[in-house]
Amino acid sequence: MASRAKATILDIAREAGVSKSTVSLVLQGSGLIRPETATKVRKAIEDVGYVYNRGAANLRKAHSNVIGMVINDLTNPFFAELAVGMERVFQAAGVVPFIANTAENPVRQEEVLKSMMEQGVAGLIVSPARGTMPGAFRRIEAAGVPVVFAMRRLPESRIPAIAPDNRRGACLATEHLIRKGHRRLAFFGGSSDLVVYQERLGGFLEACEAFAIPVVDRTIVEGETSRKGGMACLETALAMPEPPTAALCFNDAVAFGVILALRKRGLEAGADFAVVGFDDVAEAEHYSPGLTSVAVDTAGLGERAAHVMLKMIQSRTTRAEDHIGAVSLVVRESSGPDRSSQMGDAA
Amino acid sequence: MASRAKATILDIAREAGVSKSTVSLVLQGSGLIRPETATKVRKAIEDVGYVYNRGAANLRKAHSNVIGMVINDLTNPFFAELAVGMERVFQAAGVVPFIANTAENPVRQEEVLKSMMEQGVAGLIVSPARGTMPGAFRRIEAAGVPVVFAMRRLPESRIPAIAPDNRRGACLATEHLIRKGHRRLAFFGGSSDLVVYQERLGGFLEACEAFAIPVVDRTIVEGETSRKGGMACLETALAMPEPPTAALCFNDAVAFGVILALRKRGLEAGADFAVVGFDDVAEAEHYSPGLTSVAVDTAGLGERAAHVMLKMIQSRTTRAEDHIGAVSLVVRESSGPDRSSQMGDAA
DNA sequence: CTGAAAGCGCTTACAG
DNA sequence: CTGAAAGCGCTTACAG
Repeated sequence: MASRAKATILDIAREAGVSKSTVSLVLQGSGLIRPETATKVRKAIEDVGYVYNRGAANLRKAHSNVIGMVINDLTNPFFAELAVGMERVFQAAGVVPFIANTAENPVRQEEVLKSMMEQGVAGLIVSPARGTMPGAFRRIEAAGVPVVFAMRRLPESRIPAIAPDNRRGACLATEHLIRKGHRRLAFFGGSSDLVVYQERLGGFLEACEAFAIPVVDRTIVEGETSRKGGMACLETALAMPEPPTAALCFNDAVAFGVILALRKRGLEAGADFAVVGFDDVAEAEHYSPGLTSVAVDTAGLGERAAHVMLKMIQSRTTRAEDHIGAVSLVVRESSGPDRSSQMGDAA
Repeated sequence: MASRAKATILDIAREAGVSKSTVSLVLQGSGLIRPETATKVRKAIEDVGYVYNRGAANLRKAHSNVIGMVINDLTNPFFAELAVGMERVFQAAGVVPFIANTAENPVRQEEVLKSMMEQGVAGLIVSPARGTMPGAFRRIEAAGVPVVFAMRRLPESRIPAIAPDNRRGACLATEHLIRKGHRRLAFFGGSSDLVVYQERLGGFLEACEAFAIPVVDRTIVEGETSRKGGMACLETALAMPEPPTAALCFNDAVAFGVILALRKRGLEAGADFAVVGFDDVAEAEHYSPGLTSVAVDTAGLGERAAHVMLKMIQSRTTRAEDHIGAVSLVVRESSGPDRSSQMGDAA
């Protein structure tokens, strides 16, 4: 059936008794070819086991149909969801997204980016690794390849970013905690070198300000954005003389860690200490107790990012507007009322 | 700095005052070039903002450095771990893995595979989607591109597969349950169109046989391989006249579902019903209660698959041996002793 | 050590 | 509607 050596359009042409131009036209679905000829050519394509060589075509056409997705942590289900959203719209547009993982490593990211560029991607959607240098994308921009940031952005970059309304989400969550009676509040996890951190912490502080929570009653503990980081944050906070009674966590992973650390101490999230997460990953709903979290419509953001990218490619620009996605608070069992404050009121 | 139009080796040659052959040699790190010349060329490469065009190079060289990873469900953290393992060895070998997700859809898989082939991948590592037709990889094999299956395999395929020892894992887990005193056992989740299912179920039955568990006391409930599927399985089993007291689940996702469904009924995994999962994803350790599960060394399997692929490419073959990875049972709290049987003994 | 020339597989005007 | 010819950016013998 298929020959050992790779078949080319010339083999097809020979097989079908036409010129290679005709084969190329058929391949591109041109209407210029007589139907009978096209059928004959298509049969020949089958017979020789032809595989289209997109590299050769791109070389000639000078544009490609692959878009790179560069993600900082593929093991975080959050990013997998984002990827799924993007793939949905790319598929419809006939473009193929290739995903690569940087594992939160700027050096690896550099390599991955280089590879994608060499491969001739039409555009790049990236969630930059922590510690990415401000100039990391200059060459790519200079080459005229559109880039959009998803979920994360770089401090002073003009690259368009698609992200949830972090500040508002954090603000909503903090208000919720305050209305539940909590007066000593913590913000757990993350570090200030991430723009997202600054936004989320900003929302937390804004709500504290609005409800006149004194500065001494605001505890901020930086830490890894993982379960482990969350566990450490709780330990640190509980060792304080006047520990907080509730915490907004940088993300759900941190929140899960806090819940675990509470359990290890024989405490229960919701009853003994209120916990709120961020991102509302699928697991939040099924956790025990159910995790109150800020929903960010992850797949929707992925779709949006893909659309922006498609438009940039089409209009041959590297500029686009930022997009801030709506957020909402999903209240579950992990964020119960303050008990200690009732005692405090009584005293 | 960088020019608008894409720079080519000709631009570099002009800038550096050498021929384009010399530039090409420098690009390939050839030792034939005088150091001073190489330095001069490298400077020119910087100055013109050159991006290597791998497509053009591959066209000439007729081989590429990209390997495709085609995964059936990127949102399952299990596959992300597998991908991470593969990336580790590919990175060291200087090859770039591009990941694509088929979302368990054979049609989508067809498209993704076609795209990868057109892109000129050197090889393909795939975890085939459910319902993949036996002939789905014939064309790819015929084209001489090496394929290895990871985690899953196809019924009658000669494509090498890298997978854990499913049968042994299931057997170990079932023995564990029996030694804990359970005599009415269930196998939850999965469906018989997956080879993996047959292997895991086979191990379950083998252990039942070895310990002379009567056939009437073996409950097999097929179902989706997700939390939801697990919840449904438990409901089905508990509605039986003589319900099982323990279950081996097709994978951890199903097991998490079973634990949730138990909790909804006011029962606790471990104390009221024993649950064992399969895969030992990271979450298993942190779940409440901790999930007993069969550890399969996911990242290790990923590395192994990558190594096999590299060797196949190097030796220009599409054949290789299967690799069956060792497994072990990690016992946690979810698999407690049978209580009902003590009552039964007393009666 | 370096240069001139051919060719990888495709597309694209240009004739006919 | 179809064919002959040039060229995309690179690598690879082959001379020198």
